[in-house]
Amino acid sequence: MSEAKNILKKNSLRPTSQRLAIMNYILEKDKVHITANKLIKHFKNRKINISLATIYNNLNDLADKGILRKFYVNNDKMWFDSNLQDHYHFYDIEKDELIDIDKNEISFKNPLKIPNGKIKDSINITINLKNKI
Amino acid sequence: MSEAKNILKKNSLRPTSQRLAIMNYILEKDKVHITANKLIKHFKNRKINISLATIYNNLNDLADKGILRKFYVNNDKMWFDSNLQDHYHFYDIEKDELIDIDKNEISFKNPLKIPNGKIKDSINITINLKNKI
DNA sequence: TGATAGTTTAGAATGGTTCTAATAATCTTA
DNA sequence: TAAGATTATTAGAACCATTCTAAACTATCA
Repeated sequence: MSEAKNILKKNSLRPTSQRLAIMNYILEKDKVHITANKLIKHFKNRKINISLATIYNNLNDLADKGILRKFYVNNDKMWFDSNLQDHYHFYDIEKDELIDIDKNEISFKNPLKIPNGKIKDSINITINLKNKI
Repeated sequence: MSEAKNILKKNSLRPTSQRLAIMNYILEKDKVHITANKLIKHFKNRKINISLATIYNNLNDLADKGILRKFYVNNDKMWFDSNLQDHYHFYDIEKDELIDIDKNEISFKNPLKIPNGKIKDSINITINLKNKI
């Protein structure tokens, strides 16, 4: 059984052709930083037709299952990342691309004073990059 | 001349009644973390009618002039902040509220490796908070 | 005071994402 | 392996925050 199929099975997701296409896309790349729109364009270029709703459904399902990580950049778009380690991002404004920043590149003073009665849910760090003039 | 009017004049913004209302709202508070929606509700409660477009126009104008700082939180909404110092935010998910994090609470390893040909544009750090169970 | 430039407004448009509900594919059980 | 049950896909509508449009209004200043 293919790796893609295997992963889907393990996560009780039926291995439909659409899901396999998406899983294979993720598996054949080292790092995936993708938006729904970029992904549907990628498939269209290869004459693979998957509806936008299905792209969203599946990326969200994969995020729910912990196969992808979902986050937002500057209110602009929803991104999905195959890097599951804690890490942050550079966002290249011109290219509309993300670049990973390893977690240990940025250190927090300890302890960060969390307001009373609250706990950390998630941390978003985006460093926006523009071109050197 | 009122402080509000003064600031508007200095920034070549005409002191319309709408702008004065918004400026006074900002000036009478110590810290302002506001969205367009929250602000229009605030005015509606006080029977002050300002259209949503005007709220947006003016908050954006004030941000352009450097009187407010504009940023986004988790793709959700556009926020405006009267704190102009470099700083970051806790976002209280339940309350839909922001809390400032002083810049020096978070330190970056030096030098952060910026990709070639690029320079930092802006840094967004949001730490999402949920309730302790 | 009248010409000009700047401002406000309602409502339409935009764009990314989710919803709806009909159809199709997959799975399970016998 | 057929039938019924469950899950997935889809087109298009709906949603919602924000921006745009263009007409009416207001402030400014010669």
